[in-house]
Amino acid sequence: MSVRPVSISDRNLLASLGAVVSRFGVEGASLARLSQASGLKKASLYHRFPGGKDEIVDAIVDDTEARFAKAMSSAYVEGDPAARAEALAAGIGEYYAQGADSCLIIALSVSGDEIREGAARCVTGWSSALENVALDAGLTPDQARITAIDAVAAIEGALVISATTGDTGPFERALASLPRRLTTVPESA
Amino acid sequence: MSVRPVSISDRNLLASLGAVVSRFGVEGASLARLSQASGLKKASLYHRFPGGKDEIVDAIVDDTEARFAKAMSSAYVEGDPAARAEALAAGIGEYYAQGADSCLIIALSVSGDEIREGAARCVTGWSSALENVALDAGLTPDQARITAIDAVAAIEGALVISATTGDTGPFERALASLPRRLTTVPESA
DNA sequence: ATCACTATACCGAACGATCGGTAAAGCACA
DNA sequence: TGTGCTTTACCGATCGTTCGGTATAGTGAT
Repeated sequence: MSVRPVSISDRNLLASLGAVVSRFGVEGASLARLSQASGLKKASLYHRFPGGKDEIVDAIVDDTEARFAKAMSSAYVEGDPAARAEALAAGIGEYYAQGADSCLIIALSVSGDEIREGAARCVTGWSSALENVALDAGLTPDQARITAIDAVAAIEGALVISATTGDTGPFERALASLPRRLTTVPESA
Repeated sequence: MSVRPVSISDRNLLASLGAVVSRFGVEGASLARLSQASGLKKASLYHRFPGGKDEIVDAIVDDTEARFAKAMSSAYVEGDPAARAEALAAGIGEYYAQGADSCLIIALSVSGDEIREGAARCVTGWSSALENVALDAGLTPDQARITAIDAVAAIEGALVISATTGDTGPFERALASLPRRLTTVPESA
């Protein structure tokens, strides 16, 4: 009967598993590491995810997409584009713990082709949210598309920097400049 | 007599090995994959690198640092900062094959802490080169430092995007905007 | 020029450890 | 006594690594 909603322990489970994959990559996230991080033995993980590691990774990607979509929901509401852009920046900052957390997209990008598709879905979904705000702010479709994907790139790059050197400055500045990026028309051709 | 003659085959060897690590990450770069990519059998790789996989990764990082430093050498010559910034952008574009190649720094960032230090060295070296040009262009030390690391972040993020979706647009735009970034004083506080 | 010896580069086969994955027994609670 | 979840124990495959051996190219003494 219990096709029931995702329990709180499932949510914590996915969070701890996702943290391992984000930090060490798909190939670096061994079942031993996943087991240790989650507190569940290896066979218990197979009870939760009968499809094995592939299903674990898929679940992490799906969960990440869902949580991120929720964090970006303010992109699709009615209202002032500038205020919505601020809300997006705040949501992104919270999602990545102000730059302290590793990014799953980056981890997935250092993997085989099939896994990269999940990363691509996350990127396009994210970019579409930003693009929608940029469109409402008066940018042309081309400008909005380019502005959105470049904003995503800037934040992803900042997360690479914080992951390598620990410097969260680029992340903070990328978020701070996000509202202006999304709401002002680029000057040059 | 010939203590360490770096032969041309050594250079090709490091290039092919580095490509595997950049694309699949340190943990994803198994000896089997490294062997297949280089054409050398596993035991032969141990002849070239007696220290095993760790030595291979170290050699790749060192080689990457050296080649990148060479590509960024125009940062430290005398001359017009704007022209030097253009040269830097051209060097970066060539280094990453206009965004088609994977970035070793990103691959190293999805690894254990010890390996991340190599990535951090690459980032700081790269940022220092850009910072030097920005200083010569008249930016204050703080402005130059921030501008340089943010420019590196923008390019790294663009490489994440191209690795995931295959879209090299962000990379091209990041390079195109690099000279203006490095040579114009930021407007806001 | 020949021979014994050394150094270099490569490879096949195997090592112990760990990988992802499976089966069956143990436990908690109905 | 079931039933859902966890655990111990185990499996074949692959991991990084090592060993033994082959082929070639010097090198020094004769």
